[in-house]
Amino acid sequence: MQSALETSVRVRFAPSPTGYPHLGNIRTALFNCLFARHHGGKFILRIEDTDTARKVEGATEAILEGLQWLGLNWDEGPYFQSQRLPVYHEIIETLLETGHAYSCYCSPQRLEAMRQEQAKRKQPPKYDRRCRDLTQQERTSFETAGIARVVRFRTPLEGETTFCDLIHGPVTFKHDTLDDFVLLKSDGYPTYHLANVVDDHLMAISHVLRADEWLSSVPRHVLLYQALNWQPPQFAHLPMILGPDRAKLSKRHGATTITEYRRQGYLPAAMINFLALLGWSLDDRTELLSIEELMEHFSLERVGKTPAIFNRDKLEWMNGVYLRRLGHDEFVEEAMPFLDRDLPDSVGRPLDRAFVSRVLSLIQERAKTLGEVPELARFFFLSELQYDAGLLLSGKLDAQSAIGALTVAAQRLEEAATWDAAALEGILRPLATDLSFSTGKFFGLLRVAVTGCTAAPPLFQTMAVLGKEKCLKRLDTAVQMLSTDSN
RNA sequence: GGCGCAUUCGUCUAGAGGCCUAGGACACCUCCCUCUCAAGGAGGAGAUCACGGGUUCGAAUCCCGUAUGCGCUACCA
Repeated sequence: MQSALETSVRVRFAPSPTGYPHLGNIRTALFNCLFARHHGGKFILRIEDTDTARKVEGATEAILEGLQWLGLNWDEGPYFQSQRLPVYHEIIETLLETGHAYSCYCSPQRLEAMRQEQAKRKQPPKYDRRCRDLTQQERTSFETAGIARVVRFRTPLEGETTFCDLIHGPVTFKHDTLDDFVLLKSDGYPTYHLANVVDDHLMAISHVLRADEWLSSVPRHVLLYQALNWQPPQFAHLPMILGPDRAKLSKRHGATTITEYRRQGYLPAAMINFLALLGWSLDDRTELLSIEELMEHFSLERVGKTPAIFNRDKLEWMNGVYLRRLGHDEFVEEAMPFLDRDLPDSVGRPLDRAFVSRVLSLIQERAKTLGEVPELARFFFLSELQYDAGLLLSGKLDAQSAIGALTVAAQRLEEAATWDAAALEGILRPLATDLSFSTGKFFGLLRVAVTGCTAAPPLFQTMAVLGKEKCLKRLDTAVQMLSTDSN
């Protein structure tokens, strides 16, 4: 059963294309999307591109791509604020007419000097309201002199504004701590405060879910809604996501943009699950939830208030869980592009899908990200292995006995009629005893010879996939390496 | 400097006055499984619930201070 209010839920994700979308932005998008879906409402995408100076090329595309990749599909938009300038200008006229706003002709230089002076005197930096009560005559003379203007909000000098945040509860700000903030910049673009309020109203946004850093802007927004005679939406300020050093997430923290996680081989479902748990929880034990389950259970009441430090280890673990849960064919499908991209050029393309499939069945439970699949699977594809001969002796072996063991193994293997894991084990396990080698020592030696690594998937399965020819060749190479090495 | 918000294991978190000698997860350690790795299983260590005062028979939970952190304080969002 849904109430009328629930069906009218409309939320928006309103990023600004001044940078690539990082985890914090995406988490905000996620919570908005989950909230909308949970209540059967609409999820709207709005691009807040009102800062022409800081606009980053390609950022908008990255935002759209990131959301699509994660399956955070929006119902309306994207709307672009840069295409709605006339709308804001009209509102500005109204505000000017009703006296809630005024034109300001102060130069950026004067403002800067003023702020420095205030800082020096340990005064709160605030606009000194020089233009707040200009006469019509004064304004006209500034205009005719061609001096650029901004439009500022005429903030009430006294009183206070209280609003009830859905996550934080009631919050109060005194008006005398606010200043006359800018609504319209001299380039004709609105500031965030204006555009945000105007659009939220015109787009009938019912709930504003955004990061905590906006909390102290709410009184300005509420005052604007009142000046315009509009009903403000409900506000919910989400805890922020911090880097390991407790600072705001930035490039300094390694991968931060969502596209980078995609590139490194994280699964959308894992990203969603992980992000959802940064600031929200279902109960005291559930960690793994599908997007459908999240939509079903998400609620603002269970959103925390404390900022979260993003823990990459846990993301990796979770991604590994999702990787292992994939069906074999799905895993092959997902991993294929990564192999294509990262396997050495010397490996011929296109890759043989049947072979890749066999290889990946041994890799799937060992990878935490798709990005590490090529590295884990590398030795299956190379024609020549490159490793330090000393690795062959890592089981505390001397070169002679290693050469001996390798040679006998090669002989027995040569005679093998069938080449599958069971047959190989049938040959090699008894041979260890014959050689009076511990299985650990013997299989370890063979492993290095065959893979070039001390850690790899189980030996017999690995050899089975590798094939007889390659295995024998590698055994032979190992013997040669040890022979020349000991001379 | 002003204003605002926050404060439970290293990290993510459970906890809405007695169920808490504070639960779960990641990471870490030990053991089991085992040809290595991974996965899995069983244990362990890890939080005087920031600190100090109240309120109460009883507080991680309510109130007040203090400290610390973060955010805002732009013609940035």
